[in-house]
Amino acid sequence: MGGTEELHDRTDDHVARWAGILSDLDPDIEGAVTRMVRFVEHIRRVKDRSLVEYDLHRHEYDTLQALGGRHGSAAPSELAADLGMPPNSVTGRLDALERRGFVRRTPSRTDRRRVRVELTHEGRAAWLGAMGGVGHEEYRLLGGLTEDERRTLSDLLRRVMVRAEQEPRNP
Amino acid sequence: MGGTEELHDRTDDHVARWAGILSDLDPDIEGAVTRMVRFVEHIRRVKDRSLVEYDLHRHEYDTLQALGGRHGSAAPSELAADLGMPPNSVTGRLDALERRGFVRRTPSRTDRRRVRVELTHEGRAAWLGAMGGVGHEEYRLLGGLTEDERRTLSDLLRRVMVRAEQEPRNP
DNA sequence: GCAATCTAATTCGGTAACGAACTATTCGTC
DNA sequence: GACGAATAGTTCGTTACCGAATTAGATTGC
Repeated sequence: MGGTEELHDRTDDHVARWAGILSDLDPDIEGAVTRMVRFVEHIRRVKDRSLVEYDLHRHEYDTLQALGGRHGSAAPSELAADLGMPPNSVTGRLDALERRGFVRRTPSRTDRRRVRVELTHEGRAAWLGAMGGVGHEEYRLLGGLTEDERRTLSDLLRRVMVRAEQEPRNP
Repeated sequence: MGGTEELHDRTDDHVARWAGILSDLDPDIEGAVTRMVRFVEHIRRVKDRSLVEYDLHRHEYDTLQALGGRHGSAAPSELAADLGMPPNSVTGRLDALERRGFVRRTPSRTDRRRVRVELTHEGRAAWLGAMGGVGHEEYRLLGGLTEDERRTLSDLLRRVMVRAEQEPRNP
């Protein structure tokens, strides 16, 4: 087994199949995009499976983590921004988390429109507990690359995302 | 402007913020994963915006494309596999597409459990029409890399996905 | 040749997400 | 200081999705 490992994943098949359907298809672009999509889906699936053990749904865990990322206290609109969803969707998530005793809503005294959302002790415990089981998969998958390769990957993706964040046209 | 371009994206801020919260956090792993997630979200958003012009929703377009990828004819269960969703969800999508006249369901004569789903002329036209407007964004974003860099990116991601597809444990 | 098992697609019930409209409060300005 | 605009959060109605159960037909075993 020399240095030339012949590697193959399901995306290679996908690209080959579509190359026969769409003639002008860049295999590296289609391959990279498809792999990223599938990577994200894979991570999501593994996370879901891991979370059942902690009696949490992904949307619950994500919400707790968004709160944890703000040191356990945030406004609903801040969570909406962090989670990339409309604020009314956050309302529903908070209702459920509040029912489970994981968060607490306290109205602001200075601005009576505002609400402060806080992690309860149980909420923080649930988050930290589940965090132990979740997130290993990213390390397992990227752990197959060397440190330099991971750096290269992250750098290339940064170059891509800088373009994405430029947003050429917004009507 | 020499060779050392200082590049920065929103994920750098994200990683910096979380590095202060979780001490054992590999910046390259967290950076790469976060960028992939955001890349996929970005592509999804741009696609949605582009599709309104063609009066299609993403799930409709994706379903038409799955059918197109099978040369316009497939079983519901095949579509379910290609789309990565349970078959009953496909039923709902096909109901809607059939109402719009984009697909046609014809029962198999040899096996009366089976149903053949086919793209109608209008369905194929809608798919091909929308495909023109969708998918540019991937090329715009990855077009900022050189050909070699795109190859490197795709190869690194393949190495990652080979690990994902090994699935160490499945109960 | 008939019962048991498997398979394909669907129906059903429930849930989370979204856009739009709504309520309550604060800000800005004349 | 009052009235219009802006802001924060929520409510409402609709939709897509999912797991579980269901229907109908094919296949296997004896």
